[in-house]
Amino acid sequence: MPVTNADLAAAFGQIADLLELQQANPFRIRAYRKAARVVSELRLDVATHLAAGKPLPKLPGIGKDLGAKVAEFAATGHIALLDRLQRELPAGIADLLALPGLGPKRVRVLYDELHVHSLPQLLRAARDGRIRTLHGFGVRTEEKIAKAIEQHLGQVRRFKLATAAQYAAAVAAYLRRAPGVGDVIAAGSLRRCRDTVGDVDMLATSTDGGAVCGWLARYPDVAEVLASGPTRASVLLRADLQVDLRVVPPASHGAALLYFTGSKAHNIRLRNLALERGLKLNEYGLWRGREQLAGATEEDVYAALGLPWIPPELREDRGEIEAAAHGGLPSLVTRADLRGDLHVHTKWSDGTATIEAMAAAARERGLGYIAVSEHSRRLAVAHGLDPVRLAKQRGEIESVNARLHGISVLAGIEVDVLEDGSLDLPDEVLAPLDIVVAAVHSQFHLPRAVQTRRILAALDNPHVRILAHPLGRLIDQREPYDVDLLAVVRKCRERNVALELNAHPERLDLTDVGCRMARDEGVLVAINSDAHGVHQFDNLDLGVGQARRGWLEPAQVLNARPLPELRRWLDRD
DNA sequence: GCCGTTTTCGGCCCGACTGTTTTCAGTCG
Repeated sequence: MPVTNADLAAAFGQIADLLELQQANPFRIRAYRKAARVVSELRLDVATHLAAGKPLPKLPGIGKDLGAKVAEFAATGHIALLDRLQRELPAGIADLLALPGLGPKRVRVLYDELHVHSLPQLLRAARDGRIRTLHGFGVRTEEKIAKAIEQHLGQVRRFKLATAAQYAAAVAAYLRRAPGVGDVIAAGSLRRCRDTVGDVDMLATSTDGGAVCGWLARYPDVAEVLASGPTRASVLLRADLQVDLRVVPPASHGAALLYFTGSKAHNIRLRNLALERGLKLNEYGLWRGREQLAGATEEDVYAALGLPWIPPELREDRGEIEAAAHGGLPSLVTRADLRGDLHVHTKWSDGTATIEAMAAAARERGLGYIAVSEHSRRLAVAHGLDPVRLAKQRGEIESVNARLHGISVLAGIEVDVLEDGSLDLPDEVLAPLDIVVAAVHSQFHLPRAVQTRRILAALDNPHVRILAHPLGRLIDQREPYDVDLLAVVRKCRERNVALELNAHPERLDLTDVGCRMARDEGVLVAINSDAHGVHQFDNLDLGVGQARRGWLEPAQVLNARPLPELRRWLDRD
């Protein structure tokens, strides 16, 4: 049974949950949570690394004790502490923590007093009216618990970034009409461009916060008002998306934006920096005693802490604070840097527009080239192209290039990687194309070693220049397939192949961590829309956000290169 | 359990809202 970083992170998370239920030292609990985060974002595969006899590198938040637990888990698949905690508390009790309003203290009371340790038991206790009898609980709490279990069984839902962004834009437009409101901006994970968003965090400036909070409560799409006070309010939209609003005076706008954008880990680091200087940072500003040193803008607050402004996409405590302190922040890629798009579909396979229409739409959006890369014959459901249709399409591409100015259409293909790692079209068909994009569209459940070998074999084909959506995930629908991404990235470097960041809202694949890995390993990333229609070039914005989360600069993005430079890269060997 | 240009002990981010308590604990972000 292979042990992955995700398994290790989950184990640390479970330890944190169970320690919390035992009311252990909160800082010890935090240490496990931080370790879980660090491990889950780690690029090297810990178990493989240790199995090869190499020492664990120095990792933030992982000292002697946790380092030993990492080794223990990698070697045995178990952590003695976790085993012991699981013996001491019933399985499943940690699930109760996921319910809104239930934390470790209350879960502990429910267990000690009512012997409740599962969601079904808790629901029965609520319906029987037993919860209201407990000290610290009441009828309201009992009702909320029953409702939460019935609605979702405690499951936390996350929304795709593009979906949440639409709701957020509508809420923001509504809030801008509130009486006495100044700025309105979406903060939180939406502003950090995370691929999924748990809830929408909205920040507004006003001198009358209560009025703005009340205005939100009357938003027509609100299903339930969860909380509302003079400075903050939370509502649940009918789509089941929670919106948290915070209102501050203009002099605190920057500090509040910083606080409400997060991430939590980034904020904690900043507050520690403030403490080291004898200052206090909160959502109202940076303070020395009662004197506000900064707060109106984010730049002011960072500057007062001795740092340049840090782009929101980087604020994950993944080294950005250290980089900022040493003048080493990346100059992140922007949408304006993109010169072309190397993965576009047309009516020839499953797209909705002609080659000419797609080219014209790309030109309108400031692009100088697109690569038409249809599916290959194997993907019959998408009208994949066989060699004959591919040759015919080539003729149409040439005529479009002759007619249209200011945009160049490259002849490409999104060729399927077959089960054995060979490609769906023969080399002599691929050779004359401008660009070959290889993609896995089948056999998602192969064992890790087999899947990895398959993809590495495809990358050995001399015509392949881009590996499309390298993880094969569909957000909310399909998990990424199990593959040794680091091995894939290193093969790409060896073969001078670029990795795609597919910017389709359901994919966003590579992930941010994958982009960072590509950057660290010196592999180019192509930010491609995978557009199937003329409006889908807008996907590129999503891709750029994710690329920025992965610290990518223009030099690391293949399609940030002007066409002549791109052609030189394509004409290697 | 981690960590150190106020180091190896004594710290560890900070404030708002809810429900229940009659002055505040628990939870959340």
